[in-house]
Amino acid sequence: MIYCVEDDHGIRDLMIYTLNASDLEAKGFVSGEEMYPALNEQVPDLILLDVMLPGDDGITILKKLKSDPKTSAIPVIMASAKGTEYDKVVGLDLGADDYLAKPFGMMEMVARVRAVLRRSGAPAKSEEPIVNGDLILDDSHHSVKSCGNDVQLTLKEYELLKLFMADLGRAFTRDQILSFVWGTDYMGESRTVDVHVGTLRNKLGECGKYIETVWGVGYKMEKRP
Amino acid sequence: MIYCVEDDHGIRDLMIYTLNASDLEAKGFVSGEEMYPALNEQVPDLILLDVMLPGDDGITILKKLKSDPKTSAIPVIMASAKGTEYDKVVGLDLGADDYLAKPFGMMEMVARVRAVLRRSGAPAKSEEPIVNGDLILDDSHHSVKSCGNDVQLTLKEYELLKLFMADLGRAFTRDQILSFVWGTDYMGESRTVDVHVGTLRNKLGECGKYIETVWGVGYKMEKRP
DNA sequence: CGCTGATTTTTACAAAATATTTACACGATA
DNA sequence: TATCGTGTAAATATTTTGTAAAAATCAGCG
Repeated sequence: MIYCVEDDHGIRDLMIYTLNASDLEAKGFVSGEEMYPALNEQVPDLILLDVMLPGDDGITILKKLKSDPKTSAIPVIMASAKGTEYDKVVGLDLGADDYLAKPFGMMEMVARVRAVLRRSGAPAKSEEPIVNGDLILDDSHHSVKSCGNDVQLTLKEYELLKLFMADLGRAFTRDQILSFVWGTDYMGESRTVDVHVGTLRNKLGECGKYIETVWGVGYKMEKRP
Repeated sequence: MIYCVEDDHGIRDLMIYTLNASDLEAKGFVSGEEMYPALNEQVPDLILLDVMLPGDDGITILKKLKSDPKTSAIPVIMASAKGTEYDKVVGLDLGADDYLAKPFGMMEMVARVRAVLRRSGAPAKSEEPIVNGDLILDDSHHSVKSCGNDVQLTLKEYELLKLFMADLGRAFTRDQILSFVWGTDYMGESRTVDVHVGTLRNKLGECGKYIETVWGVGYKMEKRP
């Protein structure tokens, strides 16, 4: 179980959704005050903590967690806006297990959560390659095989493919894709997605056809036998 | 079986993870008080002991271990922060079998654990040289051969290569590499990794090409026939 | 101690690779 | 057919990496 403290409703829901979709149970809280009682019910495996929060800020919450023996062992990942705020938090070295600079992509978040959980000895999951038809994505090797051939993908192409393959059959809108792969408050053209889908289809050759256009909506990858 | 007494959750888990990944069974404890009962259940082959601990400190624990005939033969490696604390502990000559200065890299830790186990006559395991294509790393000799030629590597270069060769095909991020080779709480530029990879590639000559750049992520060594 | 040579780390900048935007052609939909 | 969404090539911008060289740190030794 992962607790996620984040006051922005949209970001929080997206995080929870992504974690759940990644086979990680997660629960969201608006503030530290809202989370404290829940800690008595259940001790989570990890806490994702925003720094800017109403009430207790992230730093205060972290100190409280670390000072209570019941919660001091819980790994914490701190999230904060890029720039001085981020540097300050990292520089303070408060004993957090990792840091995320906002805006962060959902794929990066999941990767860091997994890394921290693995270090914490929690049963590692989803280290297996994902297979769909003639497509294989092996995340630990960061490699992709299409019809038996190794395919060289750039980072964005890779994360895009990982997103599709992690939730086969599901249709994603361009905005969702931007949120997942690029970051929640990425400010750019959504046509960028089209270009990347295009090159990805190209590089995947035959398997490129697995990525289908959902007209007026976005894209999805169909499940193959 | 190795017992590992370390109060920092992140460091302890990374140690346990690394030891397990190195074919060494390990169990973690937060304090001496937590470990004592376990000693009655099972006598470990080695104990990794942090000096700064809540409750009994490492020195006290070591004295207790050495004064009890049931545990006095267990080899002990002490870990402590660099600087005066480390020098003090080493200077006291408390009968520990080896010392680790924090922050230490995981590769160094495994090497010292193996060395102590070998000296104490425990059945050595995984002492075979690792071979990949024209590259041979013989850890027991601390030597590397590339295309038949002996290569002289510095310590960091050697440990970096060992990390890659111990898990062929696996892609490591710079942060992971820093954790494994430099130490969990190493606070330095991750570009350092690039420089070492560069010199390593150079020294390995033809085999330098085995180390591939995973763009936007880090590095990996591809498996060769 | 302070010197010396080896190793490690930082820095800076060029080169390489990737990401984004743009523009226009094409195809789907109603 | 008119309109709007999509595919894609090419231009531009940005990011990441390789590497040489400077700076710092370390280990051995008179």
